[in-house]
Amino acid sequence: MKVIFLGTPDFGVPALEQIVQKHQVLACVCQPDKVGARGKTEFCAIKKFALAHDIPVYQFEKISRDGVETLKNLAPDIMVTAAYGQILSQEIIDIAPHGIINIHGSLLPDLRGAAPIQYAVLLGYKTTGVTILQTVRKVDAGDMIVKKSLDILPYETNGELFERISKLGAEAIIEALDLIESGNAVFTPQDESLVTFSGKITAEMEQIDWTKPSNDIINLVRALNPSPVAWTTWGGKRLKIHALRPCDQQFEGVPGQVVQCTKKCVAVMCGDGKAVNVIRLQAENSKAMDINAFLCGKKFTVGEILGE
RNA sequence: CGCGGGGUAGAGCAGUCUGGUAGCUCAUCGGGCUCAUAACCCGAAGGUCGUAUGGUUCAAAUCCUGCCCCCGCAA
Repeated sequence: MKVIFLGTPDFGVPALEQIVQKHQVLACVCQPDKVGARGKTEFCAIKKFALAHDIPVYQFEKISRDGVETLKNLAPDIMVTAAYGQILSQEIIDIAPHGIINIHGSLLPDLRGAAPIQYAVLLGYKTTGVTILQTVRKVDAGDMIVKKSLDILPYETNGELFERISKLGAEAIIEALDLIESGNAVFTPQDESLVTFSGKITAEMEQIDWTKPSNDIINLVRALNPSPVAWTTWGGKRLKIHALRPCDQQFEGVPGQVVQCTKKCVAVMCGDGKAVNVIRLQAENSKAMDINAFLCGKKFTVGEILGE
């Protein structure tokens, strides 16, 4: 089939790789280039892939306003979206005969919305997956075509899960395209009574609240790894926390208090009376490093309190 | 030209303000101690201090300049 692929970050790359091999990709559409860190601009993952494979790239400020004619003229059979980043109008949805199908990183109707993978980790889910669904005007509400699940590993980070789900999404999208092309696709409506939403990760959520239970804090940290990374403060400066593990030893202390500091281990008290071991962290202006490397150059003091 | 921090032994840091050829912790290697240890003791190896083999100086990790790379914040 003739496909137009809409996507921006890494999430859609495995899917695009697969689609390119079995279908004709007319064009890729992604968000406009953004000014990245320290003024440097970098192309998004989909744009890089497209350029490397001689696929035309379109970047619309507002696709529903600027992109309709362009995409119509390409005459696609179907369009595929994977974390594109813009809401699509009915006019866009109607361009291709087979409409638009989307790769969503959760088992719908659970966790509709912007950050389903992060929320699955944040909420401590044991299982999640991907759903291929039809794009309709209402976000993530279309009929489902293919669904695949996978288990979340005990200390898996968002980044690791993200990668696995994006690969699973690639399998799923190929299946869905085959089903649609052969006319065998079954479109299953979502049970509206089971719908939940995953909001965006806000800047406020990134700061660790040590009064929360240890498991919640551990899940927050892994949900925000590798980006944007949860943080607390230490001596008035920002201290990013990349990984935590439950601490099996018992300690007395107030939330945020450093209750143990040996040469290779730091434990911080949480709100439920349990401590967590800091595994990987990053001081201001420094790189992320494992705790034992960190402790070679800097020391915590037992009794001091983080996050104040 | 958004603001700021940094590049010193394998790793993490100190030393730079107040120039005088480098020090700490961990790791490594050798030896010792202990029932035992993410334990301790003794010793050793390992660095042209990011780069121009740049400028100032009797002398530069330290002061001045250009370049490269890394990081934090803000977007």
